[in-house]
Amino acid sequence: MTLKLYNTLTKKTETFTPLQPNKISLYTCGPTVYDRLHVGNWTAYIFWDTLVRTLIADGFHVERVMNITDVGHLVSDEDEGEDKLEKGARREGKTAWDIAEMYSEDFIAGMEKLGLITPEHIVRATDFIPQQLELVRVLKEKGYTYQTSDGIYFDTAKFPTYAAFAGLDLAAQKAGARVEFNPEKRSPSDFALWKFTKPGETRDMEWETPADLLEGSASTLSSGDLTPLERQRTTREAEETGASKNLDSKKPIMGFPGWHLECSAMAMSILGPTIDIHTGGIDHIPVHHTNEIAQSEAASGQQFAHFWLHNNHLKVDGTKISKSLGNGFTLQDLKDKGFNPLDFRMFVLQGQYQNEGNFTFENLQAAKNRLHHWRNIAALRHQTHDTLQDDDEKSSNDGTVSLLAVSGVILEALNDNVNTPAALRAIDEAFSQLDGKSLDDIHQYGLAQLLEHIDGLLGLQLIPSTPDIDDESKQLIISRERARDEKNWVSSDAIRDNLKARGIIVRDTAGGTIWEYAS
RNA sequence: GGCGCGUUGGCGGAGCGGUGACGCAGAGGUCUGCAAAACCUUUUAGACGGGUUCGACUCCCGUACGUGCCUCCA
Repeated sequence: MTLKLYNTLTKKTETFTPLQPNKISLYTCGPTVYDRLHVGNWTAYIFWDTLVRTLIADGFHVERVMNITDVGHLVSDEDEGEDKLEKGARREGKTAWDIAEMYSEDFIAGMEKLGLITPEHIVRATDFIPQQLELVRVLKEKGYTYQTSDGIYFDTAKFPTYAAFAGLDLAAQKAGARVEFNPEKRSPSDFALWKFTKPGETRDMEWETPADLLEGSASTLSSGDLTPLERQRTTREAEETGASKNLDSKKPIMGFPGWHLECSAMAMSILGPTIDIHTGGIDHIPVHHTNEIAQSEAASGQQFAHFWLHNNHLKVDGTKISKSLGNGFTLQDLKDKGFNPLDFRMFVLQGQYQNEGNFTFENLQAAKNRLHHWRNIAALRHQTHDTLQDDDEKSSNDGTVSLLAVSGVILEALNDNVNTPAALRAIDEAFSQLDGKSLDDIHQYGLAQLLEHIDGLLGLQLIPSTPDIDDESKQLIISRERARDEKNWVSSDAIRDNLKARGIIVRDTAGGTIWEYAS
């Protein structure tokens, strides 16, 4: 089966061919763990999870790396370029390490709730400090770096294709830039690989800058006034990570990695210099991914990623998600309003990843209703009368429904640039064949197989979320049918109420009584 | 100021150069002991103005509106 993906690199939808026959390397930019993720953040992970599931269904082994950015990601200029983690720590009266730990755990827990497949490698930036420093070293040796009073920078002028990926017009941008740029930078597009801790500043997270990465004049810089405890701690960290290569008597220059450096170092050290697919948010194209390409390819001399996939952003109530508007709903907010994470997953799958979605609770309710309907279809597998006949055998009978072809249609839709709305349509059309059909005409095995296929591709957990009802409830249904045969409506209606109190709705069809889950 | 993207019915959201999926919601109907579900019908759906074409929602140009990014913000 042919997989087609829109590649930001070529700005075309291309047929995907892997570097190796059956194995795919995939890197996903993960979250910066300074706060809870909101619905907009989560959409990206749901889409990439669907991509992974599609690749697996296509027969590939997927080796996937997702980073957790727990250091070095700076906030906006208004906040004077503070590290998000350090800022979060101050906000909550904790250390940056605590903040990273807390929100990393929250992220992992959220992934489980949403039924996201855990990537083979979930890695933290702070665990890859030596690899990041090594990348700086290679770039320095190749002459791509220069040093200013506040850090080691990548010289984008030395990477001629820098602007190509995002189609940037650097000269025009410079003229209209609304932010004052660092006068020490040779070019506004240059970016920090490694930042020095500001003199006088105390950071929870910092590492010693290896002396061989420094240029002469910089060694006079101070790493600031640290309390003895902090000094002890940061020195220990540096030793543990191997950041300290030169323990001379000089006062070490402390520093921390630039955000862009982290992704390149982690991707290349685990997956090698060239990876099949790199995914991320659309917002990362002009800067973060552009910088990743520059530093990675400058260091390795090879193409960094063959396919770049970008998800569009989710809006809330027609406008962007921002903290000041208070519309960055978290999974907990959804839960508080009575929605399950899988309701949200269904909502996300209703849109295609390249398009802007619009989140409203009304739309989430629509998705929830759709999922509820699907679950009731899934519950039919407990109620079909046959257990022995296989799908092929039944298919040959008139009046029965075959679901065999549907699985292929779903996968085909996903192979078409992860067209989840088209996949959902195929499922709706298949399920509508079952609506109104007698239980005798539904093959249990065929239905169960289809449900498994859907769960595998879309992670909606139709099977786990639709257990059979207990024996007592089944007895009640039988009693009610008996009462109905006797036209004892008082009794049958009483039993119906009883079942409803147990969360079970019954409906009487020509083919017999069918039960459903109450919404 | 620069570089993008989007605009499909009440809401969400696809495909497609030849009279527009699918879901959710509303209305009416069939069915049912009653319900429920299902099914059928239904509500002026392609921002606006040009152009290309035998023919455009689909291609091109412009306008409006929305939205995103712009160099240590993301």
